[in-house]
Amino acid sequence: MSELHLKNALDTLKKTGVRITPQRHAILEYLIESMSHPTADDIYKALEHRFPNMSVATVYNNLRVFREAGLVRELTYGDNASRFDFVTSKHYHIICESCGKIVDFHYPGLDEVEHLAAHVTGFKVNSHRLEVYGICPECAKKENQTEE
Amino acid sequence: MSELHLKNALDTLKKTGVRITPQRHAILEYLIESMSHPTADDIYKALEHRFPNMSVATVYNNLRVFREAGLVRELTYGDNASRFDFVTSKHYHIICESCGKIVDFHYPGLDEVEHLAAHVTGFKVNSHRLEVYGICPECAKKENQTEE
DNA sequence: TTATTTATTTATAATCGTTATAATTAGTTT
DNA sequence: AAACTAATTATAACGATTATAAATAAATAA
Repeated sequence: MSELHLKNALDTLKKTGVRITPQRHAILEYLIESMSHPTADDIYKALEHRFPNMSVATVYNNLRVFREAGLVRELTYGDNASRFDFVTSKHYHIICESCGKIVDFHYPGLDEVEHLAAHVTGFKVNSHRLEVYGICPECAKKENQTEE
Repeated sequence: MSELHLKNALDTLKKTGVRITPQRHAILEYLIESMSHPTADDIYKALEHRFPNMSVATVYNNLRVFREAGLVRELTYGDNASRFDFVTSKHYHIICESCGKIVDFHYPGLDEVEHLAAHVTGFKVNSHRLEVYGICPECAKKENQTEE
C-alpha cells in the first residue's frame, strides 16, 4: 500500500526529470510511512541518524520540489513551522487547539463554495483550504480530570 | 456606519478594562476604514506620520489585544506576514494567487462540516477556517493580454 | 573511460515576521 | 501628590525559512 504510493511518487519525479537521490528517497519514504504531518525539522531529526551530514536546507529544498510536483501539500501556520502532508486523496484536517494534533477527515466536495465564490467575486477559482479547529478527545479528557 | 463599528469596538474594549490609548484608537480606526486586510507593517507605515515614535511592537501588541477581545481576526500565511481583519459579520476570503489580493465573500454556514468532523474524529469543535484560492479578474485580464 | 556539464547537497550566513525584555512614560487609584 | 499599574518604546533575540557559495555526485559527451 504505502510501497505503491512511494513507487508512484518516484515515478512522478522521474517523469519530471528530478533525480532520485538517497535523501529524496528517504524524505518521501518518511512522509508516506509516518502517516503524520511532520514539520521540516521533524523530518530532519528523523533522518539525521541515517544521513548525519544532511542539511536542513536539503529537507526544505526537497519538500519544495515535492510540493511543486504535486506530491506534497504544505500546511502553513503563521509564525509556526509548516507541516507537510503527502497527498493521497482529498481530505481535510481537524486540528487540536490544545496539543496541536492534526487528524484527517473526509468530506464530500465543497465544490458549491468554490462556484459561489467564483460567481460573486469574478475570480477564476483553483482550490480551497478548509480546516476545523477544536479539542481532541485526549485533551478534553485531561481537561475534565483537572476540573478545568 | 464605520463610526458605529469603531464606537462598538471601543465599548467592547472599555468593558474588558482595556485602556483606549491614541495608538489603539488609530489602529482600530485604520482597520475599520481601510476596508482591507493589512499586515502589521502596513498599519505601522500608515500611522507613522501621525505617531513618529510608535514602535512596531505596539502594533503587534495591540493587534493581539484586539484579537483576544474578538474584535480582530488574524489570517496567517506561513512564512509571510499575517493579515488582520476587523470582524464584522461572518465571511470567508478568496485570495488571488497572482497578486495576493484578498476579497470577502459570504457563504451560509458550513455547520454541517463541523458536525461531521466532530462526529468522525471525536473532537469538540470550536471553529473552522475556509479560504478559496484563484486568480482575480484583473490578473486574469493581464495574463490574457500577454498571451500567457 | 575520461572530461565536461549539470543537478544536488552541504555549510553557513542572511532575512523577515514576530516576540521578549527592560526602561520609560502615561494613566489610575489611594 | 504618592504609589501602583498599564502601555509604549527601543532594542535585542528567536525561529522558520531562504540565499549563497563551495563541494560533491550524477549524467552526458567526447
